[in-house]
Amino acid sequence: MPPSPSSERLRNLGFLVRDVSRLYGRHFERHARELELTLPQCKVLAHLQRNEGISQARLAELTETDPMTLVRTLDRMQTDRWVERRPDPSDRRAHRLYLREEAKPVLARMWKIADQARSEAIAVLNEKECEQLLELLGRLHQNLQQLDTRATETRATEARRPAL
Amino acid sequence: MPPSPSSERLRNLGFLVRDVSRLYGRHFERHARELELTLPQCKVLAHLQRNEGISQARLAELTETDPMTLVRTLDRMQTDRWVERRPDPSDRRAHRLYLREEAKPVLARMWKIADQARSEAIAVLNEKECEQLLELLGRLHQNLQQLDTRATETRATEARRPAL
DNA sequence: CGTATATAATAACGCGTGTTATTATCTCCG
DNA sequence: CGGAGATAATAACACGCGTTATTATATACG
Repeated sequence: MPPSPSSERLRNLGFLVRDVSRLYGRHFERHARELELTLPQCKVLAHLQRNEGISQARLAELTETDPMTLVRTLDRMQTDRWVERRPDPSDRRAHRLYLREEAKPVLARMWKIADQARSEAIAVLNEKECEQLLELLGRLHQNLQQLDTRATETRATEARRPAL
Repeated sequence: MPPSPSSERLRNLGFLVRDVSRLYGRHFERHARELELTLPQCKVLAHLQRNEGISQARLAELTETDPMTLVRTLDRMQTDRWVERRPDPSDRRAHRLYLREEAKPVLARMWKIADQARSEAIAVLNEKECEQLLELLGRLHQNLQQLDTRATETRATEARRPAL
């Protein structure tokens, strides 16, 4: 049943991606310990830096985060005084998100740490290989995103027609 | 400060790997919903299939899981009657892990689902590109593993010399 | 022998993630 | 206008993951 010789290695792909992600996160958080920020929190700050005033829903899109996950992340970041929720004057359901002044000086250090951590991680790859890796992961990402969207929309459509 | 043109894209690497991992997991679990198994649980079953009777510590090594994480995963898998913990006759601290009979027929389906999910995910890559991706991720993984081990050992050494 | 150190498993806590359900509000259309 | 359906945010619950600390046992060494 296991066909070509590469098939057996291929079977590790899912686990491999997951492990790399986990180890990369650990590695980054070792460097970032002093910041008192997790990786998803950094992602939020990075996007907020260039998009202050957006809604949670929009930030969820930008960061590709589940809106519910984002609520909790923001809860903690608000408690830790990184960000602020202000009421949206034009939509009483929504909040607008802002960086607090305390967060701004940290952003530069954050990027520095991220650059440092990444360069250690990819030290085993040359420039061309990095480029390839980014390209391949990017294609995979785009495809998975599409599969996800498709599945989500299918389920939403079905939910709208419960009689079927 | 941002130097070469590829540098800006490079900065996404950490996020990109994480997103691919998350989306891959979602995709797999959509297919595996009928199995009532999560991806880490599948990993446990896959390793146990070829290594029945091992200890939790050994399984943690094989699956590259934090031992504490594994405890909880096994707790649930034991409740769900996938696996069994039996006392190790030669070491009263340890347990030996076994698949329950109920789990065995599921393994074949599990692999089938995994193959299906993966082939959908990598449909956008040709065979050579898959090979490259595996190779590059493998190198990255090995390096991150080494960085992790080194950091962990350093901390352990420091802990042993509290006076310093 | 007996003490120090290491190891196997677990407890307790915080965070990220996904799911389903709820509430308030908005929007669009008849 | 007014009701149907979409949307913004949140609540509650389960799982995975990492960290520190604890307990019981094993091992190694003086």
